[in-house]
Amino acid sequence: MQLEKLTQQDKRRYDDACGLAHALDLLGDRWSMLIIRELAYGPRRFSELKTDLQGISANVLTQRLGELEGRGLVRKFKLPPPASVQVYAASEWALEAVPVIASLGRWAARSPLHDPTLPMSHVSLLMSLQTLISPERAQGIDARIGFRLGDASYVATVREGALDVDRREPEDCDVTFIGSPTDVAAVIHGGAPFGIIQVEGDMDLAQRFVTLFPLPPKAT
Amino acid sequence: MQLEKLTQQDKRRYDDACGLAHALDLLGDRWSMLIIRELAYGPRRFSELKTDLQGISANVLTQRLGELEGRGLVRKFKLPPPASVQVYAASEWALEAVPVIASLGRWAARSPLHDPTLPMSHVSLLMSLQTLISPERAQGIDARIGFRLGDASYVATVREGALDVDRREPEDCDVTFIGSPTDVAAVIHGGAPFGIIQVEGDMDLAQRFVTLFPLPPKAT
DNA sequence: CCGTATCCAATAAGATACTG
DNA sequence: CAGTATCTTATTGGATACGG
Repeated sequence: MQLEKLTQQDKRRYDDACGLAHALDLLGDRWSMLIIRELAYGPRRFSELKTDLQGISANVLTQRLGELEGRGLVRKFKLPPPASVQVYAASEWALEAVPVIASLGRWAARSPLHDPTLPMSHVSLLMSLQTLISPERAQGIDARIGFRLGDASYVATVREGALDVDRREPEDCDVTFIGSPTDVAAVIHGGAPFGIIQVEGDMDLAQRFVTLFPLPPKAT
Repeated sequence: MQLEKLTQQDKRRYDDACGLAHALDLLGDRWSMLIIRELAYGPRRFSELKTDLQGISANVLTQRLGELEGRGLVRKFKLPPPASVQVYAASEWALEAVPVIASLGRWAARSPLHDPTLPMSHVSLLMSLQTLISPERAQGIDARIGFRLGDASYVATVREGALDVDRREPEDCDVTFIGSPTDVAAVIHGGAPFGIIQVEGDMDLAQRFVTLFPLPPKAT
């Protein structure tokens, strides 16, 4: 019966030497790419993943994590005591796929069908900033931007036209954005008024920061 | 019942403002990315697609083409008389996704699980050449390489370290590779002997050409 | 609470046969 | 050749129950 299962899995593979087909064998299943995205900035717990991947069910998440682990894309381990909780991390190799799937997201943002008002996870938000930052507009800026997005906090460092992201508490930040990822995205990407979120620190910098992420033009 | 169907379709979407989630709504269904890949070098007919996408069934291909058309990624039209055959083409916007999915393929080629001896389509072969060419090694080469791969023919132009690909008959080519896509791939990527395919023209160039596509190192 | 296992209903995918 | 129609199988998601 185990064998039977394996046979069925094989049947669902694309038997194709093409790299793309193999990529889809590795992470073409529903939710797989989104799971890797959620692991982009560090290890996560099962329940965090379940919460942030809105709509996934526990059994499917278990199954995907197991498959990804078997393919060398995810490692599962226990944090050392006293935390002693189980977490899932992306392998180094899997992390190299992150810029590629981020480009896919950038491409799709040009879709006329894209609805940017839907909820988004904190990882999506930070990744969208990394992906959409305009090197020209960010030229000459050297700043540390904090984010408090529910119980997830990040520090984004603008330097040399790019954005570095660390998942840690915002300390020594020039300005800090506080709110839900969806609301912060509305302010940064959607031009919503600052009133719907909280901003602490250098307001002038905040005003300038939100102009660094031009949305790519819609496709026809 | 139509309405019911639409509701169910919506249920299968990721309700997420993240660009990646939208990308997967657009072409995350099984076969969708491979269909776009097949359309990368020009319009194709239904039966060609069915043949080259080894393992897809007619009903699924019909359904995918319809969905992709509805999302603005594929156009369906009739060639002018006397051909008068129906063909499918990728939209301009969909073609912009091609380099991204090619990068996905490049990433996956590093997988320890990847089996490069499986059959591949002529489009995969040409795309792998475009994706894997080493600008350093190709530096200074200016050459026109022909391919006759079953009933599909291409001309690849090496210039300034990159490869341009046109789907047309090889005329005025410096050298032409003739054989199945899988065998030609074995020679170019797998180091197989030239004996398993046919090569016409400048053999020295052919020998040099096959060294321009180093496989990325395997991940651990 | 964290995560896994099991059962069920709804869909999507696959195989095959068939039609204009 | 270009698809449809139909039937079977697999995967998904939801609910729920179970072990640490």
